Amino acid sequence: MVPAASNPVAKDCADCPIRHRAVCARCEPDELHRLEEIKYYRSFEPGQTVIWSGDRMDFVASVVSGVATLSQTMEDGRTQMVGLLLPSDFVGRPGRERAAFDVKAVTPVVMCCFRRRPFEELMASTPHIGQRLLEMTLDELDAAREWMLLLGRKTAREKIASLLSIIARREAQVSAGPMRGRFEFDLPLTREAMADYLGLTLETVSRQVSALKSEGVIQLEGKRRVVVPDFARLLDETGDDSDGGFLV
Amino acid sequence: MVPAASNPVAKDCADCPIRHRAVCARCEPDELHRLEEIKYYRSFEPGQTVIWSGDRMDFVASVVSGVATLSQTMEDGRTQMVGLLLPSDFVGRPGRERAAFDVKAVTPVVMCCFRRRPFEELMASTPHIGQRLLEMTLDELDAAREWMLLLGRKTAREKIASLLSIIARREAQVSAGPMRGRFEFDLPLTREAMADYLGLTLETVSRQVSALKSEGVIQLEGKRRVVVPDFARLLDETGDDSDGGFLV
DNA sequence: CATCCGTCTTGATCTGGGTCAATGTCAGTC
DNA sequence: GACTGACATTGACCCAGATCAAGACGGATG
Repeated sequence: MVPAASNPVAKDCADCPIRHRAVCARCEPDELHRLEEIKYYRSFEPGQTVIWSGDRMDFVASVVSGVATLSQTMEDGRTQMVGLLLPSDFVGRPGRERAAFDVKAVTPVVMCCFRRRPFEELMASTPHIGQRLLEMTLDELDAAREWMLLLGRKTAREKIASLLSIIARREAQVSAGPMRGRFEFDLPLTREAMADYLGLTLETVSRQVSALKSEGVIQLEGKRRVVVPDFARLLDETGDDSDGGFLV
Repeated sequence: MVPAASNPVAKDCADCPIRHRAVCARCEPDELHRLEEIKYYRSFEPGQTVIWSGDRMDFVASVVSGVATLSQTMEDGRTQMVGLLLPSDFVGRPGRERAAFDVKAVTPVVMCCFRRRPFEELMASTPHIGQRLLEMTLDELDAAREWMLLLGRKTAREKIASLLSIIARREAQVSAGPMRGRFEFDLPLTREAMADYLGLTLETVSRQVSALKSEGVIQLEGKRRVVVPDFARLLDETGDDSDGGFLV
């Protein structure tokens, strides 16, 4: 295999977000080249809808940067978020013609899209792409099941603490290390989005956040910046047994 | 390819439950043979635990007959069911050493197990197994996400109606046809199991079932046999928009 | 046939979180 | 530096569903 540095195709694909989760880490140069050919980028503004549930969807994509949400709405307006899409997460489903959920950007988002048909064909001829996709899907399924426990059985306070600890965890992945001590991060979600994620109302979210704040479990700088002085203390509030939970 | 009837290996694999969902429908005889070699059956009594969360799990399996549940329990005893395993459903995860959830039989269950390591090797060399597994996993992920809407946003009555309609739907798959008119089926779950699935208490389940009964949406024969005189009427109670919902 | 035990139903009461409504905060922007 | 509009907080009240507590059913067992 040609070293990536001397191979323009491979170099382009270094930006390929799907690579973030190693889908094409094992690809040969010609496979990379075929991925390159069917890929294009799209950008979205905060609040913009990427796709509505039921719409025709003829691409699959991977989040390059920003935060998007996956949600469902009942006809009377009740909505439930069913996934948080962070960089490297995969969107869309090979073999499915129409989107099953609404996808919305909550911050500026860049997605790396692949035309669906050619991607499906490529998958059929390139087993490691399918294998990697299977791993990712299994991870998401586990996360969804953990989330079901949260939605079905946790109290409002536990839900908030869980969400904060998940976001902290995702942030921390970047700067690795064990999850203890002080943490600081920006909350990308509005109170309403948090409520939709947790199956609560935005008032309850606000009240519980205030409660955690007044008890010193967290501090707020402005409305969006969260400081967790002692991560262990936050974890205690989640109801999870100590350091299980590998959500989202 | 040799016709299945004249090929003993392929014939054996006709009983292979994984075939129910077409995993080996496209396999060549030698691949079937390799699946045969690593497969064995296990039976479980109602109430028996197949595996505890955290236990070492060195097989993957497919449900041949009976009903099992997938659930999580918090240390204070709150439990949430995260999946209902019906015939043809897949259990376990290639590449994962330990079980992430408790699996329990609720009726007599037969599972077709494959030793995990050899199965993983077989998957690596037989792309259609991985492809089929990916499809199944994506279906399960969709079902889990539909379930999140139920847990987070539906009322107790809507939850019960949804569960009944899902079970009816699964029964009906066998005897195909569009979902209208009269239905009759056995409820495999206790009130407590229903409660764990729906994120309710068993008392609430009981009350809501009674309410649906006294309003004529369903009739009960004994405690477990359910008669739905008009499926459309039950669907109205689920809160789903007309004939969406392709759960579990 | 009595009695036991697991499961289910039903009633009475309580409460966490929903609902409705007012007020606060702050980043634009004219 | 006042005005606006989007977001967030806070309070007062209410109700769906939880909790606590009896019973009722039904099938197994002696």
